[in-house]
Amino acid sequence: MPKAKFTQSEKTTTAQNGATAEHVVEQIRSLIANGELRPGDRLPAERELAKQLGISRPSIRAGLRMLVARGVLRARHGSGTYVADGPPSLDSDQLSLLAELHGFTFDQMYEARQVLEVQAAGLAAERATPEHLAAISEEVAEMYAALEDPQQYLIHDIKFHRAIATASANPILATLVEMVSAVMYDQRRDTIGRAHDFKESVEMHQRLYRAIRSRKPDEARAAMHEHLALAHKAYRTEEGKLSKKKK
Amino acid sequence: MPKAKFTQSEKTTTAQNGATAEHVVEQIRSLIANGELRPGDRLPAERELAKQLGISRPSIRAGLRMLVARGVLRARHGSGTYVADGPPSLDSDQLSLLAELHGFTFDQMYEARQVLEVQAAGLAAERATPEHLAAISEEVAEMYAALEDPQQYLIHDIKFHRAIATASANPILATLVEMVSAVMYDQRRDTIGRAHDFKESVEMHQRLYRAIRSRKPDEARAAMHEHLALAHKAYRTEEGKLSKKKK
DNA sequence: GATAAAAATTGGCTTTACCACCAGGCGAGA
DNA sequence: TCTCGCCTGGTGGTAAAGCCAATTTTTATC
Repeated sequence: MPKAKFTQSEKTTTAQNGATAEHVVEQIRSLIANGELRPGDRLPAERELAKQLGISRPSIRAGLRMLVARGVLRARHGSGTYVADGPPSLDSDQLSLLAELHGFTFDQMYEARQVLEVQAAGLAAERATPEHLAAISEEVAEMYAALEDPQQYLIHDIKFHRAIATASANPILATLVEMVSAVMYDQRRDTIGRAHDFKESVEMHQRLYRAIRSRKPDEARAAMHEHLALAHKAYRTEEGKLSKKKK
Repeated sequence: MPKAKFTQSEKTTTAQNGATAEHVVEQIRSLIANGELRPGDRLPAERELAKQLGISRPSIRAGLRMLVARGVLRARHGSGTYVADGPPSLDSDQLSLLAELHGFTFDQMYEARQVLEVQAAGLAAERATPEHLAAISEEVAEMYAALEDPQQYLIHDIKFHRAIATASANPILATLVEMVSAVMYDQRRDTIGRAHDFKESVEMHQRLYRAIRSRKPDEARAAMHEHLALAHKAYRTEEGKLSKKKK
């Protein structure tokens, strides 16, 4: 039963400015903040919302599209519009565009990863649940299985790091790691080489996993730091070779 | 079952599915990536774009609105649509909605700030330019001036921390700090009390600034860590009083 | 009872039209 | 001649009506 509960704010505001679409955003936002809309819930249909709020459907669509772009909603053609439920910012394009705009460099990305993930690894070692550990372990196994497939290896590499961030039990950190790693993946996917010493890399991951499982935060931090430093260095030499070959 | 596909979405651009609006996003994105559109530039008019791309105007608008929501573009009524030029994510609502969605707690926020800002302070101490130092110093002065005005004090507190993040010379870190602090500010603005010992707080900021100016990364990190820990503790006691009073 | 076809629901796109805001030019008045 | 004010063209913002495509639900058929 659709609860006609959208407060129908009587657009007394006259809204002479450009706020009709923003109004929609605010409505949905407040519904979410009040807990009336929970992740996974389905919103009323657009035509329904338009009637309830007294706003035209295009404007409703404009507001919803903003929230979709921000990763708060998820529109499924033919089914309905839902509140995002999965991991925060599933698409994680958020930073990608800004990255292209401001020209983030790989050095900066690795530096940011050092800041975020070293601490995340430490927290994970303190607080990881058995489920978290299983998820991390599984990615290590997948990496072993993908030693000969750079594309697949990269995917599970990223997922491994995200699993650790999730295990830190701090969703904010997890979201930030997710964003940065998404940018990394986007930029890296197409240019991944073949000459990597995945063997050594996967063993470092293994060591990192063991440190977390053994609940040794210091070791986990050290292992993550070392791993990222090595990955960064590997990337730089690869990049050097590429640019040299270019000439 | 399809394995999780990261950001993928559509590089292939085939997709007769819901891709008309996405197509616009991709077009603009590539223009930005190719450097044909630089921050501050003005985009062609919507009607013009519609003709050029052979897409109806509402769809063009839908795509542009997505980019506006992501902070990449800025639309000015009556004038045109421009590429965002200012600091990354000027609005910084990005996380705010996710915060309300997933119920980020203050403890988590302070923890994330610890991770980000302690390291940012260290980097700032290594790389801050005279301009950066001036910006930081100015915010300290403003805080002294606003000792009696909690609202103003909070604003300059945030700006102080952002200035340090900017001085880290890593735009990614600066952006992340910006996001987290925006969430913090949104949640805090309305509930800021009066009983804070701003005097002690501002002196800690002063000390932190001096450490950065003197190029002492270790001291800067320590000062930032201590400052955030104290702020966190102060918040917790205040919160405790409030919830007790509530009963 | 199971399976396939059809109808209803819903988001996506187009067309057309009008409104509100901004900028620069043009003319009336000083 | 200079300045002020209005006005016109261009731009983003909103609205209405209609059709298409994907999904879900219902219904009919075997």
